[in-house]
Amino acid sequence: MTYDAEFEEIIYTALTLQDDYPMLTPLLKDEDMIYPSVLGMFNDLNPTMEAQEKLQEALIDLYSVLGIPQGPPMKRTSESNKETPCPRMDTKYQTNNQPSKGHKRPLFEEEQRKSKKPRIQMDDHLPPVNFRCRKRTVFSNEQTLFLQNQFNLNPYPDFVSRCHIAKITRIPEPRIQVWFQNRRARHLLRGTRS
Amino acid sequence: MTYDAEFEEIIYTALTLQDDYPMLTPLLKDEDMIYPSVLGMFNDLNPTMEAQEKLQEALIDLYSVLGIPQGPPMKRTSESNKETPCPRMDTKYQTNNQPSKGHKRPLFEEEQRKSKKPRIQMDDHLPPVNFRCRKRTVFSNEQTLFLQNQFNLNPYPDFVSRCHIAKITRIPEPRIQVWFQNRRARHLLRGTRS
DNA sequence: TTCTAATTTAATTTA
DNA sequence: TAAATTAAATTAGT
Repeated sequence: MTYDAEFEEIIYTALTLQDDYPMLTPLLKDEDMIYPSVLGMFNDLNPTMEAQEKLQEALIDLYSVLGIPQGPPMKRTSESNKETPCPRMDTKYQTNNQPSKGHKRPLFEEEQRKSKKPRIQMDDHLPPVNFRCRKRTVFSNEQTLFLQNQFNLNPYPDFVSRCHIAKITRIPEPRIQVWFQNRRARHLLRGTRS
Repeated sequence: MTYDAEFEEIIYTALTLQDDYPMLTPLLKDEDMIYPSVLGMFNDLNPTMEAQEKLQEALIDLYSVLGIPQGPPMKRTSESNKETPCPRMDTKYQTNNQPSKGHKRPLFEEEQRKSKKPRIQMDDHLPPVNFRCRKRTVFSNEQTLFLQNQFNLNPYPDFVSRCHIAKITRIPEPRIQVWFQNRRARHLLRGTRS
């Protein structure tokens, strides 16, 4: 694979990452932070110096071409991370009777309601309803079929491979990764039953 | 909780699995196969603090020991909850001209018992032949009332709690879990509409 | 028809 | 990364 192909994937992946990780957007807006933040995902590529320069140029061009609306160049701080639209709910909705060890439920902070109706007591056990972190994406049959074929070829695609799949299917790379995780879990168990 | 009580629950829970995994029945009927394998897991059990956690692990191990003949140890997953394999038909078997969006239910073939027809090559490329599907269980009013009360106390019972409920209601634990899932979904759904 | 048990799957969390 | 579990969406039985 040539570096040009890798650049394309890097660019596409950077774009897809914005959708899933809004906190990355300020990084991508900041020219000084584009390169390290993106290249950090490619540590194992060991690109040459020339490749690194071309990568940086490509990303800066991407930045200008996209015309990302200007804003205060936010630095990566813990403050800015709190602006993520999907903060997890703390443990106040965990049931007190059964402090379930291990897996926490995905609970999201209560959305500001205009309804003044007081909530029923029992509702405190359940997370608020009309706010979801990320809409459940539904893949088309075409996308699923392609993912399935790729899974048959390699159930453990690395980052570059996932970027390749992401580019073809137009699915964000993080969704690709999750899909393969779930597909592996399904495959390992379904294989036991014959 | 004493050892005997824990062991009793383990056995009971295993017995409830008979309904969901008929192939387990001969194993569970053989007490000589249950007791040594389970008792060995409790050699180092501290019944006070870590009792529940280890009980949970022991239950999972019990499923592994008694569970599925051949294949890797059967862990408790959402896959293992399923009564009988009712996998989705693969997309390659969807009608080509009408790629349906959303979930397509598979067309279930007639149950064939003791069929001598050789099984088609696996990997769920072809719809399986030998299964029943959607055996809907009906809960009694007593059972539903108890489940409802438990839901009010804790909408998210963990595995041990579900085993308790299963023991009391005489409902297999996987059905308990599904009931709570659906109950939570109903609860959240109605919260949005009011 | 409504209600609900069952199924599937993307997403999340923990280790 | 596996494993478990969740919500969401759907299918289907009574």
